[in-house]
Amino acid sequence: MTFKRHTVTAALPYANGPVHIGHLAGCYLPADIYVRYLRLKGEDVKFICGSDEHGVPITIKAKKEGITPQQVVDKYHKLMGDAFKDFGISFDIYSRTSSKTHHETASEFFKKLYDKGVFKEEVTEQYFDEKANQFLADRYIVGTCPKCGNENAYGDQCEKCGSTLNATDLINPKSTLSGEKPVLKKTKNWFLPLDKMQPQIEAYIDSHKEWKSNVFGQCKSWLNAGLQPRAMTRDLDWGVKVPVDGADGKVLYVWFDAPIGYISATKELFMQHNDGINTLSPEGRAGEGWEKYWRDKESRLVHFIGKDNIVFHCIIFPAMLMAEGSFIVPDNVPANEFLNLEGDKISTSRNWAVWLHEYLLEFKDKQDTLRYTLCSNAPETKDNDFTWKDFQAKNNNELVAILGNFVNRTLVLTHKYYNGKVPETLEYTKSDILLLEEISKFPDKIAASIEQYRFREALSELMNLARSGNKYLADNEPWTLIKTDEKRVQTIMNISLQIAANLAVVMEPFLPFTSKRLGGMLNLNPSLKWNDAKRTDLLLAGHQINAASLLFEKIEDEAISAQVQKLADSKKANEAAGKAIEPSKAETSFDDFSKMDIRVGTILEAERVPKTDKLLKLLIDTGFDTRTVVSGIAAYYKPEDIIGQQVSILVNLAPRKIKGIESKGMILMAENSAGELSFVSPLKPNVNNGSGIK
RNA sequence: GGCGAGGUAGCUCAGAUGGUUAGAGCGCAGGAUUCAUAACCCUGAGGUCUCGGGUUCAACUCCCGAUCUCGCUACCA
Repeated sequence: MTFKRHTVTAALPYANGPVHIGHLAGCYLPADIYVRYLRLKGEDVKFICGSDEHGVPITIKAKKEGITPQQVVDKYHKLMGDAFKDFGISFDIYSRTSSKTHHETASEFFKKLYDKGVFKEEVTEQYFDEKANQFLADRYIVGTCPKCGNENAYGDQCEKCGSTLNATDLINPKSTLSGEKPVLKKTKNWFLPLDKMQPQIEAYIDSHKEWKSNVFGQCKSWLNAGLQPRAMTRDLDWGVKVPVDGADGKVLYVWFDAPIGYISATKELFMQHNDGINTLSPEGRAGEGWEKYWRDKESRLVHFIGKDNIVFHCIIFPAMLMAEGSFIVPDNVPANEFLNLEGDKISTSRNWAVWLHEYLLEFKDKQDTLRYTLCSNAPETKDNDFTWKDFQAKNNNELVAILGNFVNRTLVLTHKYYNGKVPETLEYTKSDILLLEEISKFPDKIAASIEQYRFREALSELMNLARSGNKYLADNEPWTLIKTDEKRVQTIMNISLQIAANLAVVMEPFLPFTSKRLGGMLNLNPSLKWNDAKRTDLLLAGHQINAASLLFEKIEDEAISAQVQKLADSKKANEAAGKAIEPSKAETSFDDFSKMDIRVGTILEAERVPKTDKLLKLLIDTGFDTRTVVSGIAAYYKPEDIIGQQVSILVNLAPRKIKGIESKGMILMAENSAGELSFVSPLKPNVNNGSGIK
């Protein structure tokens, strides 16, 4: 390790929902293990996090619940902060992007780039709500999804069919603010010219071939596609105000302001530590406070994130930092993949999750069991699955049976034979010496894995240490020897106790609660460092240990089936919700209906549109002409199967070019609850092409 | 469709620069044992390394193609 200090961040969680096991396994737990390890090594490290509280979804949630955005973020900021604390995620500071410091910091950052002339100003057309007198973010617009017909699709995405949309794609767009039809209006925004910065960014990424393959590959993928300028401001009133003239009603893009949150949080940390001495001014106390963690080349910046954040942390944020000029850039971004739950994607909206705050109500004081399970099964190289059965097995067969059991039998025997006093070592056998050598290698072995972000490997090495202990006891059978060779037993128990002591030290990053308890039982010096665990004399002869209690308890089948049942209920509720028939649309007039000219037509030709997954190019005989229609039905119909098929077609829809093909009209489709499409056709054979549908 | 990451024992995963009988943990079977939360310890069974081709004396490891999973991205009037 050649760096003087470490700035470690964990992704700022978005303040619109509680924290679940996926967050923990993918980001916060590995980050915490890493940081706790560094601290034990005596390294200078700051662990930074906070709530990400801006952006459109929060304003929508607030509106839905009839409260202010501030009330939304206050609620979740507390909930998330408490959950992290409860699980021992040892942030040096857990801040929030609605703080004053953050607004100032983000604002200054933007201003500096603005003054340097980094941004490209661009005027674009965005939907505007004339009644509410404001621009509408994509999320604020609902309309009919052009793909699946869902009437409540958002401007950026249809949640029913999952397709990503542009607000301008929606049929019958409506503002969620006023219910009015929005109009297109020009607006100015500031873009970060990532295209121009590409060579610089490319060089940066290429200098980090040591990054995890998923991270590096994803970055290269973006670079190969060519970076595009990206708007760093939005027309919205919730967020950090854009600090330049002519930017009223605009805020910083949430992805511009969020990563700066790492910097602001570090500032706040030092404001606290320095008893209010303001270290904000770069000139004033340069190098004294927060700045050395962000500006000194000998500081190592590491971002722990989930894979959804790769582009922001590896490309956009570094680009921002480079453009600003006075900051270091991330040295590594160990992103994890995703954790699934019982075979399905974790979903907040579908309540398919294990929430941290609920877990602790049902598994009181079992933080370390979850930490252990999630770490040993972390999605480090690919998506992974969390199952309750696995959780139970890992607790009962590994934590209880191997680790807890070893410690318990050692302590019980020590109390039984020596009233809790550490016995002397008298004479080492050959195998004792080999074992002691083996034990002293564990800290370096585990450290090597942690430093490569291979936490599951590190954890399994930790368990191997406990296994060595169990084997040592089984091989030497002190409970038998006590009858014939008491002196030998002294040495055996001493060595076993040393193993327990070493375990207490090296387990700390992974199982901090258990480490503390074990340390207490052993009456261990709490200031022991990581490297002390290389020694095998942490407990001196005559040292008095305290009463033993079980480190872990078994989890019974009932507790597990209760959790499985809870998820099954959740699934049932979702299915019921999925089957619910959508309520009728607002009343319309006969005149409006009559404007639509829907006819019966027959498909004459059908072929896949090249380089698309969903599109078929159809030639339709409408009775009065023959026309081409492009339709997104390739997933449901094979071209050769639908030649001659009669369909309903909206013939007077304005033509539109799709993938370079002029599409005239729209085929009407019925959609079932699974989102599958089906033609709507006449049932009697004597309906001619061109017949009107009324 | 393009790009990226994956597909290795029942399950979860390791397997530098290609080289004797492909590894670990859990689960399973058998044995041994009783200090310990019927735990620990020992032994064992289990894999045509997704499928085809190719390069090579030799490929899980390199090349080409197919296929499945996940993600990013295009497309849906």
